[in-house]
Amino acid sequence: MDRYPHKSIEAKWKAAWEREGLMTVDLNSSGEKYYCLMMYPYPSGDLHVGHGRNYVIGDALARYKLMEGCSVLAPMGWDAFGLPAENAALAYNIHPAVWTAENIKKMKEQFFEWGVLYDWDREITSCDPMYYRWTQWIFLQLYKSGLAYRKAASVNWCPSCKTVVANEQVIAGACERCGATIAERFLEQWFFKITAFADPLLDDLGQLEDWPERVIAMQRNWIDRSEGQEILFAIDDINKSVACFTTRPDTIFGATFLVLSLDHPYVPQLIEGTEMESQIREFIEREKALKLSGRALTEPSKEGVFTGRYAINPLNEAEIPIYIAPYVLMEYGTGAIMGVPGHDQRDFDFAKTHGLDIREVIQPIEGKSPFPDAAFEGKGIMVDSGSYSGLTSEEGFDKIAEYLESRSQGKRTIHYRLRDWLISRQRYWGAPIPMIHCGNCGIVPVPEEDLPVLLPEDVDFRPKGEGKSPLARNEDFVAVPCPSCGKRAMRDTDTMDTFVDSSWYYLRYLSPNDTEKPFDKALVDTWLPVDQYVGGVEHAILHLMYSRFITKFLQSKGYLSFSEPFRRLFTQGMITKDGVKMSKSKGNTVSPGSIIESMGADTMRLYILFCGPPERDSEWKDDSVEGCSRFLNRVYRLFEKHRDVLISTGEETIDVETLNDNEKKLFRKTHWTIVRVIDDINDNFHFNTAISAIMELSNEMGAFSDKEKIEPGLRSASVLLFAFDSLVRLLAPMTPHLCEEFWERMGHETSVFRSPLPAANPEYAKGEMITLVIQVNSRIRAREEIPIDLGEEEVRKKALENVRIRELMAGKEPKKVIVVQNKLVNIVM
RNA sequence: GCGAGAGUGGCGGAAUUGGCAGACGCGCUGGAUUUAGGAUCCAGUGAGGAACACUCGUGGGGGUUCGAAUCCCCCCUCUCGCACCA
Repeated sequence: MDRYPHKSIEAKWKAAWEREGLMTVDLNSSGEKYYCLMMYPYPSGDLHVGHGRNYVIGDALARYKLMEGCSVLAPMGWDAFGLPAENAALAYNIHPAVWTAENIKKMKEQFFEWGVLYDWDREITSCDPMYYRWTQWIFLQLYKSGLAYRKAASVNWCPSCKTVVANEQVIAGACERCGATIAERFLEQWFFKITAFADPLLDDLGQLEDWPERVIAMQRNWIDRSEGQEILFAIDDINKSVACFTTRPDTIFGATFLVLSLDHPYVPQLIEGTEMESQIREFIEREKALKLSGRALTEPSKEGVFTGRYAINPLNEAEIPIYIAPYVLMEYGTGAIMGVPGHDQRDFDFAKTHGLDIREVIQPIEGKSPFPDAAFEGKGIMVDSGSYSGLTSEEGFDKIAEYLESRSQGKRTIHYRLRDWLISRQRYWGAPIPMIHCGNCGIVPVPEEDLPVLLPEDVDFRPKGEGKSPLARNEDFVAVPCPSCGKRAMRDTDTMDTFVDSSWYYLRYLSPNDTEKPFDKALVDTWLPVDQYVGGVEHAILHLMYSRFITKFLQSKGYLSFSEPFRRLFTQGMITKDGVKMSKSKGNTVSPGSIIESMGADTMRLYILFCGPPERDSEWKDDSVEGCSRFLNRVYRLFEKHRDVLISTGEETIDVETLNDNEKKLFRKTHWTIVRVIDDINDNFHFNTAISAIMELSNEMGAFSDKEKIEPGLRSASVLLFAFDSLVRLLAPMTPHLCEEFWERMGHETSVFRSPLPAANPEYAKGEMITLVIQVNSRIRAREEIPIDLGEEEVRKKALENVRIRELMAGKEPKKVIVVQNKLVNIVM
């Protein structure tokens, strides 16, 4: 048997949808609004089937929502700035803008091939001045609010990409993008003060009920709020006090030493003139070098050096030695800690290494303390703590805070792991930072009316690695009159992290061509938050945190009326091949082209949706793709066989009472399938089980077709038509071309996507007989067909009367009989 | 180490208010049709077993229950994220 003519069918409908503008939304329509957003991709060129999953899920969802009657907004755009364009440009001697444009063209063609539809009237491209003009505008708003600031900071420098990267882009000491070991550099950089929103970013996670638990957990861990106290320890020798942050002030009587980080500002003064000065300096230099090499990031070390100085514990006036050690980080808290070896394992290890005093000042309320073999890190009862002994950790926390605050020796504070977002990049292919450095006036923002600051096209963008952007070598770009005093000044030559571009793009889709403002408040307030956001979990922290931050910022300035951009988030799993992620470098990619050529885009889509639950990783199997193709061909043959009766008149009604057994069976199966499919899709997009339900229906139809005589005018024809009509509509979001073709051949003049989903009567879905399972002592001993919803007494009677069961009971009385309606009877002997 | 998720046939995976384990698909076995088929159709397919009897079976070990893939406790393995965060 030949395969159905997928090529002609698919070409026909792709063209028809484009002509009709199926996904073109009317923003003012009255229907229920549904903003269905895919994470916009980096235009890297060819997409393999692994990439396809995201778009196929999104497209099936958008089409499904259309059929639900929603006004669906499904836009697409391009995250088009970024390093790969520069790398490709260097490799192939082609301008990044040209390379990017070519890739965008290729990818649009691929979407078209897959039958993945978007409202292309709303297309946006982040490297388009029309777009990045407003990215720069957002920068200026942040600057005006004091939330974009410049700081000389120790930053993460990627020696391979020759740029600074954000903390979030450093994975275990390596560059997220290229894997090179990150080095530390001290440079002037622009930061966004995301920490100003730390609490709302944390607290509002609670509102995001439809986000995957793990994404919420990752964000929570990333922000990591710690409540504690900053306690001042006096250092008499230098007449200063050093602040130590701790979450456990209740352990302060166990503080037997104090540790400063290598970069702590007091270090030079502390060691100056001491006999160990040169030794200590050497130690610090050595440890810093180790840190740069990345070693310290993988091997926790308890190295440290005694300064010869002492600090005073403000609670018990004890003199405790001051150490300098790399395990205390300057970037967190105050860069100094009180060492409590009895109750912090790291301090314990440090004390053991250096022979320091270890004291027990907290005992567990229940259970046994690991002390003195290890630190007891739990809370409990304070002991050996002067007048505080006997208090719980919680009581001690408050009492000590009150005492210290009354003497100005400490205060309650909150610290976060979250750091400010470093957004400067010393790269060419990004949105220029709209700031000007004037010798007279200092740093001056570019006036809003002068935006965009255009990225010059003619630039030698080969990175030289001197820590400056390629733009710095372009005299025409750099030289600019100061907007404030008019004197000769210099443009900032860094560009923005591409995550700035993507932190607001979902707002721009509503008015992509607006030249007056970045987005239209009325429209975004109507259409946002995004109803469903779909993308990869790799953006769980970076993109999603930044977008939430920018949304909260814009809301705080009155530009938006909502505080969270994405109501629901769905993160699809990867498609793996041979157990690993598909990637060009591993050579295990599957190209959609040949599948579409031989079996059609519908088959590819069907398999992508069928291969497993969409939130989990799924393995690609070529053989199983074949199975999906077979299924579609079976449906097609069934249609061909009965096409004379599969014409909708719009008048069909079916009276269940008049149906014969086969007809009833198919009729009920159809209702059951409708319920199943709609439930499965609504339940976290479980297209895989929805499709298997549709396959069951198709099997049932095949059996029906073999058993019953089906001719025009017969009841059997109406039942089959009802089944087929339902199947076509349920399957349409997944295999749109073929279903659209069926729909037309069934006599419809408008698109199947303009017609509603089939409606089920749950009563009919139930069936009238069930198989009762009869157990004796929890083992299945018999089955019996009985009418559904039979009363408990009757069910019990049926079970006990069963021949096989009576045999097994051998005339004895059961101890107990458990009846579960419509399921089973368990006879306990 | 901390956090999240997962572990079910030869394979992808179904089944979760506790109630027929293995839906659906792949693969495999047998058959039909066919010049032929890697097309199509039918039947079978967790293991043991002659069996439609029966026994065993959802990573391992305990427990709760008439009944556990599902709930509780302990352990093992894998994936992902974070990782000297005071």
